[in-house]
Amino acid sequence: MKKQPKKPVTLADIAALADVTPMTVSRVINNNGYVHSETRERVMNVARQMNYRRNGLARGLKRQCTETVGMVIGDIANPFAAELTRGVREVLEERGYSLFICISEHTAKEDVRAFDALADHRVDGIIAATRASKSGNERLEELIDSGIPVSLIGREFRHAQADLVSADNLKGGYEATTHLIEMGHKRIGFIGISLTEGLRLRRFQGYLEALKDHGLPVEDGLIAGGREAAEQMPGYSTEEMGYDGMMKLLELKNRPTAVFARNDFTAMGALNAIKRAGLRIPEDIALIGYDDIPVAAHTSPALTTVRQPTREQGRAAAEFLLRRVEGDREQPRAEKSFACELVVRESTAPATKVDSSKTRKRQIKTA
Amino acid sequence: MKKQPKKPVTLADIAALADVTPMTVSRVINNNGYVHSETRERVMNVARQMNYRRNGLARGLKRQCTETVGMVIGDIANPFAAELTRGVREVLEERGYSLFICISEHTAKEDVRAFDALADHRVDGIIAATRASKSGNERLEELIDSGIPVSLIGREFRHAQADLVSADNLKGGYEATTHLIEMGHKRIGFIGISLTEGLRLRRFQGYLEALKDHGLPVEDGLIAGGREAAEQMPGYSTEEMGYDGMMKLLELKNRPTAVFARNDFTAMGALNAIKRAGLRIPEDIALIGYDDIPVAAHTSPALTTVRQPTREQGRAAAEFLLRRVEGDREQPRAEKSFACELVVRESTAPATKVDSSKTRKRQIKTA
DNA sequence: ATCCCGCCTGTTAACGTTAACTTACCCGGA
DNA sequence: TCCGGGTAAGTTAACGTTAACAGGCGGGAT
Repeated sequence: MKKQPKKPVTLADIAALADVTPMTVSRVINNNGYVHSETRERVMNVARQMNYRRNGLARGLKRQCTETVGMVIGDIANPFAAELTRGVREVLEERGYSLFICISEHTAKEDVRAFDALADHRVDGIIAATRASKSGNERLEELIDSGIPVSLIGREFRHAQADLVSADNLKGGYEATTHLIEMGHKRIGFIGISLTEGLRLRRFQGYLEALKDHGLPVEDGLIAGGREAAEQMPGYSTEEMGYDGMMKLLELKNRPTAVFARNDFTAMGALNAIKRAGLRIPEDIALIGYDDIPVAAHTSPALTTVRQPTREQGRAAAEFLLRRVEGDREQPRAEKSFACELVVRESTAPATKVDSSKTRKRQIKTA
Repeated sequence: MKKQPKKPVTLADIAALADVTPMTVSRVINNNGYVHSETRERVMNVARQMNYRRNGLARGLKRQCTETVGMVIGDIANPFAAELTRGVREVLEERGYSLFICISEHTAKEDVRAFDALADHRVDGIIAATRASKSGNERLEELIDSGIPVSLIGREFRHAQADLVSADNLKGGYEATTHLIEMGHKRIGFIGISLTEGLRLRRFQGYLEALKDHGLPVEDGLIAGGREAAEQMPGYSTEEMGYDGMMKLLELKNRPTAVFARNDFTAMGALNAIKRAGLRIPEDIALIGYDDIPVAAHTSPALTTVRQPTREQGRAAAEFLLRRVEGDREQPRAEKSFACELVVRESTAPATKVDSSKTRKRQIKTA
């Protein structure tokens, strides 16, 4: 007996064995419509015995919906993205949707591919939590125009029909920087992006604004990392960016007394660079991160950082999306911005007298 | 004019406008069969103008394959899983497959749901990198029996037709422990699982075997954490497990001189607990982790750990899967086990004289 | 007796795509 | 002149499911 290619069981197969029509089997499987309890029993038994799995393709094709949502994130292994997906999943699950995640590895090309893959498979909606890019935005626009509901998380892209969830990172960055300034720091470094690319990073904008509002100069030399790092080389970890960036700052003749890192990973890299150099935190250099990832509370010293309500953002994005999926698809954009919260731990402290005097002297020279 | 519900564009729509049959449009879209270059041009233009997206459901239904692979992981935000998916994606991408990722949050229930969601949507194959569970394994077996190719990564489950990729964590755990023993440590703690549950964790088995082979006793008190932690409460981070576990060990009257943590996160938690207690690493307590995640090189002190070839495991799993998808689906199981490698950094050092003498005295009493 | 309605099941026709087959034309060689 | 084969389409019939409709049967109300 030749082994056949093992064709999947269909409703028709079950129908034949249970001596009913496929329609009746469908009713049993989906538990709707009238079916006699005896018939139901019989069909169920056959289905179980044959190890039936419904065909989501056929089902989706006929019903014009798949009860599935796609989400695109830039980087798995990022606790921030992880927390987002938890929020998303919480909502989707209780409403009976499945979640398929695609990874873009922070590249525009993969971003587009992910959108395509999800759209092709006719997910009911897409949540995009990746960084904006030209090609990505264009494709996104095509998808929205072709009728797929889209919900964005922290992505710089606006469309009349794409809901938008974000955290107020401008304010978060502003507050982080102000926190340092109020502690008497005057030379405050930033690690994680270059001055020229900074337009895209809200928290960096907040840093700049805070300096300006307090009459402190922006020094190019105090801004480290960016360009050649994470953006271009997906493999390049942000810890390394923090480590390398901090090393550069430490080599300065008059180094900063405080540093703001673009996220907690970067801060952890910076933290280790500072310790390596034999300096103390926060006495020699104060350090502040961003995101409040779980490890941040467990570094030594514990990291002062800015918390954004991450899971809530995920939940909100999912709720916006489902509202659109199940309601009016053409409804105007909904927007929600979450406030960030400064979490003061051990890595920040007032600038020490000695340092600040030394700094002031140099600063005059520089300014 | 009432706005219609915006039906997606189909081949038929294009065909009507381009004055050909849907079949011809299909040939153009898929770029196969004979089509006159003029016709091709005309069809392409119409398709572009109408913003056509092919319907993957219909396509998959007809062709009986979706060029899509599903992967289930227990935890996004885990650098180990992240690296696995990179390996998987590398292979899939160059072969033209898309990857959909599902998260189980380390629960058996979600594990099953993920398998179901992927199977329903008729992915061409599934890669399972989650921890084994009774219900999960049963469902997996059903799927395999119903003809879906499955590839497993580090999952304790065997099936004649499911390919298996793993790292030799028994040996890895053995070598990590031996490394500590050879440095003169005699009281070696383990953080991350309980003695009763340890059967499931290979690296822990390696720890036990190494102790046994070197004539050292296994002390229940030196084994901290597990049960009540990560397994049950998905939200509970492994850093916390490391921190809490280490705290318990530090409270012991005669604490260990070295500690083996089940993974690098746990080790980082332990590392911070040790520093908090005012003790030095490795002088007072030597510490070893597992996995060699990127941060491990950047902690202070840098973490000694065991590296497993993670990306390679992902690649191998994907290759096994595609071989089965595109070749004989009934072929016998392929297996591949990767060797682990001890990475010695700064967190381990020989046991100090003082400690070891003190330890020996107590140990006699204990033994 | 008639009618209506609730229950149970069957029939038909899609959903959008494509494999397999058929038709038709044109050109070159025997 | 006829034939074969390459080219360029069109036709048909699925893939597996389900919405919509069409019976048929029995029982209670009129």
